[in-house]
Amino acid sequence: MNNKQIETIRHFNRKYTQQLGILQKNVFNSEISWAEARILMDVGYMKNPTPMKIAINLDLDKSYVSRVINKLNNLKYIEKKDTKKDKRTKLLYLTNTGKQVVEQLNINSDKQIQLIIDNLSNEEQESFYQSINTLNQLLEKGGINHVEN
Amino acid sequence: MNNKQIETIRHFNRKYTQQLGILQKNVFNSEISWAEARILMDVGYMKNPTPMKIAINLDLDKSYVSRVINKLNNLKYIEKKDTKKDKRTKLLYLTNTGKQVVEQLNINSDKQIQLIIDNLSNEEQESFYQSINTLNQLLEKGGINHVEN
DNA sequence: CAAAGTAGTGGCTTTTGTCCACTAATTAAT
DNA sequence: ATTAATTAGTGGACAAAAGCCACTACTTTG
Repeated sequence: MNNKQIETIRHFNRKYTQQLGILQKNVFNSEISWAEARILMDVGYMKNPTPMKIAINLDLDKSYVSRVINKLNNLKYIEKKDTKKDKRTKLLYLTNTGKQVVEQLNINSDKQIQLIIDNLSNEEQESFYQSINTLNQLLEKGGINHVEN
Repeated sequence: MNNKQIETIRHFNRKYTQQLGILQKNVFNSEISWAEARILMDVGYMKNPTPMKIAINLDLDKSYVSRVINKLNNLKYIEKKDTKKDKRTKLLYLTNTGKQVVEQLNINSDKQIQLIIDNLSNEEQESFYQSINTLNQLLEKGGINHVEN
């Protein structure tokens, strides 16, 4: 991999995060902010989510995560349950309301994605998807910061 | 483009921003924060950068950008020059120091990219690059929020 | 069992940004 | 051409997002 190629990747990173940043502002609702939405969605996606695992996964401070989780808990979006194995940790669950909110966030997110690809032809859309798919697989292998079970 | 495909893209967005978020924390130096670095780099990348264009490009409030630019100006990273055409706007330039800082930020950024692709084989790296390259081109066409000259 | 480490929490601070009002300059409308 | 409406940049005040540190309760290691 030469410098020119690295530079292309850097360019993509800049451009794509910028675009996502703009889109994400339209994703979350008035109840919760983007960071809070990210954490909520992570509770939905993770296998056995605990505050600590989420903090590591999203690279956020654990005290910040703790506060956000309390807020989400007050909103009745998630529940905290003590574990028997380790009395320090708490397992997190989405409530039914929480699941609905996550679902809505995903719908909003998908709409924003559509905004980008709607400008592309069918062939280009397919090409877009294939590239993303490839990157997903490569990230799965090469990516950093895997948080397991 | 079906739902399954959209979902794959959403998954990528989540995963990739997460990875980038982690990496970016290792990019900026002690003098300036990440948001400040973003603005500084934008001054370097844009054609005829003005505070307003940067605010639009990064989707930031203009008063915030104004303050950051003043800080970067105090650090002697950038210069503000009045334009003759429109006396309201100020054109921004990197100083030599500023160019060095941007260069260093890019180097740091590249190192972080290397961290990801180092885990991949040569073929996979090539594949990674090709996908990124395709996405760059498609974003150029389909993307939103183009800020021109 | 003592020592070292870990999960979660709260107080406090910094970073990041928003909102508003204002000035000076530019552009549009009459 | 003069007035009216917009626009770029700035500063004050404030709010939201996130980080740092110290602490408690619990667990793991030796």
